[in-house]
Amino acid sequence: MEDVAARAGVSRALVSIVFRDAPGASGATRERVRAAAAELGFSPDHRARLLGRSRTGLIGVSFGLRLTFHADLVEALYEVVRGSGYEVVLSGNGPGRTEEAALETLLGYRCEALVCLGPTLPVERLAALAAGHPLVVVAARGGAPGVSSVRADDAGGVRLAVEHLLSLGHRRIAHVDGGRAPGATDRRRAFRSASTRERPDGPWPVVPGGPTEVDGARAAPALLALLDRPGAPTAVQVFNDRCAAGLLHALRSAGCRVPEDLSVVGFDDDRLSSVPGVDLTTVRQEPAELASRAFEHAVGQLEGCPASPGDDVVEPSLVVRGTTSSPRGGATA
Amino acid sequence: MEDVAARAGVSRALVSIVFRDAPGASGATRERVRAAAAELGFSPDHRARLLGRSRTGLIGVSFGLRLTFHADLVEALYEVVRGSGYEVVLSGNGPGRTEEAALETLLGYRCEALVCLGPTLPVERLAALAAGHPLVVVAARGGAPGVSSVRADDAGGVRLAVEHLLSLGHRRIAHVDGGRAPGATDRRRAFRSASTRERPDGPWPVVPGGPTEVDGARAAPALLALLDRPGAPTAVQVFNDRCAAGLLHALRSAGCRVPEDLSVVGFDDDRLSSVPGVDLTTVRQEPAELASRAFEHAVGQLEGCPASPGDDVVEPSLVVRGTTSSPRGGATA
DNA sequence: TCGAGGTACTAGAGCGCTCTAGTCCGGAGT
DNA sequence: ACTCCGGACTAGAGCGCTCTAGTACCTCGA
Repeated sequence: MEDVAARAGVSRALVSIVFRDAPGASGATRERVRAAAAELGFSPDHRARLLGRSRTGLIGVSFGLRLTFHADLVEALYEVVRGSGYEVVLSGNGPGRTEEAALETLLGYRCEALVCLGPTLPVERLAALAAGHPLVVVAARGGAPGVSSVRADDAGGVRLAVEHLLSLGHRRIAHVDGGRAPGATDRRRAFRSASTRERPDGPWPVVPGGPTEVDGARAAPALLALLDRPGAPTAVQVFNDRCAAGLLHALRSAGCRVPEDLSVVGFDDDRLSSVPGVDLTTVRQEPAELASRAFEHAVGQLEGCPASPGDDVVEPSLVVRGTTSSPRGGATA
Repeated sequence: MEDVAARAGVSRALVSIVFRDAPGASGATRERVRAAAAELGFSPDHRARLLGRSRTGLIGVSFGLRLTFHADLVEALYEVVRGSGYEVVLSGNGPGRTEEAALETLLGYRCEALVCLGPTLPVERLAALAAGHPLVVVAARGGAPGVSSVRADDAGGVRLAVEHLLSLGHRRIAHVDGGRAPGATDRRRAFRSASTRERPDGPWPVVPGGPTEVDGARAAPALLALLDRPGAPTAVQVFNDRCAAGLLHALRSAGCRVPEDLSVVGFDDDRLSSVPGVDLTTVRQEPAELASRAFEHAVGQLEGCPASPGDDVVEPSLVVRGTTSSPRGGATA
């Protein structure tokens, strides 16, 4: 920087002004400084820049490396944040790197706000973090005081799926749940309440599942066993798309035709679900919408807006594809 | 830091020593400083720490947000780098954020070395980057002078797959290629040369594909058309697992049984391929191996080792699962 | 003619660390 | 007794920026 200043025949401060696009320099000088910088291959040091500034403008994002939906959210966050004066810092977690380690890194960077995608941290930890910084939880319930969260309306989404199946003529529906994954409880509960609403004489079955393809595949035998009995379900609503994809594979391998024998509805509208051949009917939660709300929450809290942190619920929408149809005397036979 | 020093009754320098785990402090003092820091909720500022130090120890990693295999590599990199004194900085790219933007960020952080996963940048750009920093390209050819690269042996992998199919008794094999994706050319070429070796009288067919599930699904009609003719292939080797998964779905939807009518082999051993129901036979490239070699290259160049940058080729291995079997008079009928 | 006010620019003090060059002190060697 | 050495600790100068408080100069209205 010193060198650039010397070459352009100005002071260091002027160089700083030019590179910050701050007012206080004439057009000609700007030109001269930029030229000198280009010749010397100078680009400002990001760390030093942040150090000197009182604020860092950094938004730390912790995400699950293995979760495709998180990747979508991260991408959306990059786009939302661009040009806002803030900046995204990524820290991934997964087996091999704990969420705690990921957050540690983010904190070390002096991020001003933290965005946690689908955190599995205990509520107390979240509350402790939120005490120091604005904390936005995405795609999961905040749960802790002072933590704001942005998530899809899980119950509403399940209701949407069930209504779709009912309107197709299905009267017996099963649910493959998400185990202890974020959102699983809400979805299971919504399914159960739909069950008592539509079928007051007896509950619809819930099969244990989980958030991944493997969980879905593992749930297949239990589900297939249900189909052999009279009064068997003709449709299934699955916790999420990845689980549904695993289930779908396993069902088809077992000779069960979808949607002829069984209609399947997922949740998330994962990128994979629109692939021809998968073509899964599902409930879509919009990553761009979740990302922009999360960013608004973070900035809102940062910029002294007293907007109460709290749960922000986004309405999902139904995407009808090829895995649902009206029941046609399928596997109950 | 000032406050911590005061509270512990020592100088700032001592606090620094303690937090760097540097020699020059007694056990008792260390204890006292740590306690004071804990009480004050102090944790060192990462940026300032790097600033003061002459080196940053930062390894910038640019990866594709949508690529599950990249996620695996990133995870492996985190593990390899941990405890080495270096640190990973992530920057994702995808539609909506160019690779150039991702690298820009990394450069701003003053990363000492750059690791680019499957870059699609022009060779000249890579060369220019490599002029300033050690640059390691992973899962693609380096191509430019001064750029080192770590990748699986694409040709060897294809050979492995073809030999497996031959040993099962297949004599006519097709290939769905990867279009312009990194590695696609090498794999296609290896397939063609296997073709001329085994079938000097006429080449095996190559169907255009691509790196994603959608590409695989799109390739299905062309492949199915081949199966109707006499002398049709009884097996197919697909560019990568995601493409194979899309293809698999589409084939099965069209009533083609795998592996009875057609054996399918992928490439990568994507996480999804081991899912029950997909259960894809494939060629595995070990992410941990690629990651650790990439790290070694980076550190090697960084620490003044004159080890010539160049292509480092890792041998892949065959993973036999459920999508291959011996041909049983399948779709040729 | 004088200053008021604005623009272009500079000096220099931080930001929160690390690191070099010390100082201080207690014990071993002679 | 003296020096000498090494471990524990400190002072203070950076690192590469930003930012506040200025200086110099120019223009304009009274």
